Amino acid sequence: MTDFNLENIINHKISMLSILMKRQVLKIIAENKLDITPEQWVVLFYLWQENGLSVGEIASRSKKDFANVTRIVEKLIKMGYVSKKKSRKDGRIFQVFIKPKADEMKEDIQNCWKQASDVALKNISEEEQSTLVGILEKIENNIALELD
Amino acid sequence: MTDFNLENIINHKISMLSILMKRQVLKIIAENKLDITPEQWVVLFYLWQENGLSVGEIASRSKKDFANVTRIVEKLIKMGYVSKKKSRKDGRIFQVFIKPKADEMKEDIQNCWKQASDVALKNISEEEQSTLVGILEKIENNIALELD
DNA sequence: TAATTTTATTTGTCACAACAAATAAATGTT
DNA sequence: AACATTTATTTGTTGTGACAAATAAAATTA
Repeated sequence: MTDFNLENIINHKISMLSILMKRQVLKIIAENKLDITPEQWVVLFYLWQENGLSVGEIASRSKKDFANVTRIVEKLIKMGYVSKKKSRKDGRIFQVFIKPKADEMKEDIQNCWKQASDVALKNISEEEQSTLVGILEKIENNIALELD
Repeated sequence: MTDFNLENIINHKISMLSILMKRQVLKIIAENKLDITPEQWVVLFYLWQENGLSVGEIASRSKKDFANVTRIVEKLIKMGYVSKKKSRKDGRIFQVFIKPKADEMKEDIQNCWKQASDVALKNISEEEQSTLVGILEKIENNIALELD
């Protein structure tokens, strides 16, 4: 245990990189004068994939905390990007629906992500990228198994 | 722009993985009944590397926000893990010093990180690991350049 | 030296993550 | 049907991230 060095721990490396990346996307979103956060946009993304998802489904697909999704959706409602309706079939379920205001900015924000991605992947070959994605997915699976 | 898929965006992949990993370390720390958060421990780590670092130095080495380091250090002080002294040479600078209570748990928490790391890297060869680290560092540099 | 600018740190505010506890509406059991 | 259990969602609390504004002590400049 004498050789422990946090900076070599993959866990810490990825967490620092994630923070840097978030800072970068936030900066790009601000430069483009868009009124939304990356997390709010992630929720919108899953709704564009399938409109009317329940809060719980959004949580499990995005791997976010259930309670936090509730609050992100709340904000999206306040901003007029989505609406929420109680399901008729099951009164416990609330479904979330995209509103036109969200559609209007869809492409703008996709461009922010692409911009961010282009900067991050500068000088990294297609091959390296797919190697990277492959290893990241392996790690993701390893951890997902542990977390039930 | 019709082929946009957030799940392929490296940015988002890393951010989700980072969240999973944080959840996992938290779980391991809880299982070991340790009273500390990963971020607090990151601050301690930099102090073990060099005791008496200023708040600002901790912030830049850990790539954390200056203001947030102030608050993390505050908590570490309340918990008795570190102390803070105004520098004699420069009255603007506050130096942070490790206290014995922190040393006592050093090895325990290092083990938590190692445990987490072992799970994450299961079935990932040494070679893949160094490839991964190399690519992550490239990305880190790309972004660091953009963020000044 | 006084006034201005820079640098280090703190405080305030908002968004989000984690987790526990509270609701509320099914479902299952007796 | 009445009661307990499960499931979906919300509310509460704490910790952290980002950023802007405030403070305080150099360092610089007039």
